[in-house]
Amino acid sequence: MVVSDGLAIGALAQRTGLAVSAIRYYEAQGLISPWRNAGGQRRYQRADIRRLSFVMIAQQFGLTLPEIRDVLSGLPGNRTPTPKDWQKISKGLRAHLDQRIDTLTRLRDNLDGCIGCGCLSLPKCALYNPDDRAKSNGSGPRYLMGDSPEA
Amino acid sequence: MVVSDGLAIGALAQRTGLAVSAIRYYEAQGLISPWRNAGGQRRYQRADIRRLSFVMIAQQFGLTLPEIRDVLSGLPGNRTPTPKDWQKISKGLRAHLDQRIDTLTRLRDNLDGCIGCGCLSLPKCALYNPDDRAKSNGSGPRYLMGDSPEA
DNA sequence: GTAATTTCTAAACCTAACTTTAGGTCAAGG
DNA sequence: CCTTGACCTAAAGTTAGGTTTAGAAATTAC
Repeated sequence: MVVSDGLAIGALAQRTGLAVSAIRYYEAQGLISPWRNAGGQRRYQRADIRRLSFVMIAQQFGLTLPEIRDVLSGLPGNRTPTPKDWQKISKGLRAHLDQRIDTLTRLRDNLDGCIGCGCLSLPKCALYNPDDRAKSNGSGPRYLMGDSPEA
Repeated sequence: MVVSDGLAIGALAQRTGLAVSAIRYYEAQGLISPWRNAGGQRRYQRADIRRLSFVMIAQQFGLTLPEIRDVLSGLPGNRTPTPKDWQKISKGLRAHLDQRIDTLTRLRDNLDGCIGCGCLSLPKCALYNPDDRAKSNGSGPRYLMGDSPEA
């Protein structure tokens, strides 16, 4: 009976290093779904430790919580995820990460030249329209390196 | 006389693609210092186009506005920055960027193995304690991959 | 059985980086 | 001159990702 009543939120917090408040917040964002015991307290599976670890890793990769929720939806709902399940959804992360690294590397390789070179031709500039900028929710496009759009 | 009265904020906004409100915000944060004309309106130098471009680039690299302000303080105050001046302060950016790329690359190279491998030994895990996490302002350390701190 | 923890909810608060709003002033064109 | 559009300030609002607070109920420890 004591064997598996599930973890209390405090125990899960200790195991993951997350704050209790953060775990409750993640639940509100649909990232994790504990059940409740007779007294109404949250109880978690041991697999949820790994689930939260995944959340933390994905955050480091720059994914937002809604994006992470979508990725996690690729896990089976009816059983405890296997290592294979985890590897499968990790592929998506890997692609995301590859893209970020590519973008940063491209920026780096052109940094010295582009900042000081006097190049004012936007379409030629390696810093023009990087991926990250495209999805920024600001208003309108952003141009870099100081020339007008049509130059 | 018409030659150089300086740019109005709207013109600078058009040249950089930034919102007028963002440019005023950057001024409040000490990133740019226009002068005022007789009527109290902001006027900018042409070199400020490049200055704001630099701000946008540095932001993409993950620097905060206070950090960017500090980097920009390396520019000469008494004259228009030369390409050499820009290249000099770009070196700092380059170091920052190198570090980010290294971290991401390290994470990527261990992702597949670490997510699914069943490794629960924290000190061995490549995802343990990445640089970014260390400076996060949350409360206390964060552990990854689901084991207790002392394991 | 009682005291100390832990957990519960809801709502308010926090930082970064901006935008929006409100009410008023400046500048340019006809 | 007068209108229109650009500009001004100050303050409040916004989003993401949480934390803090307050008061109450459950659980655990002795």
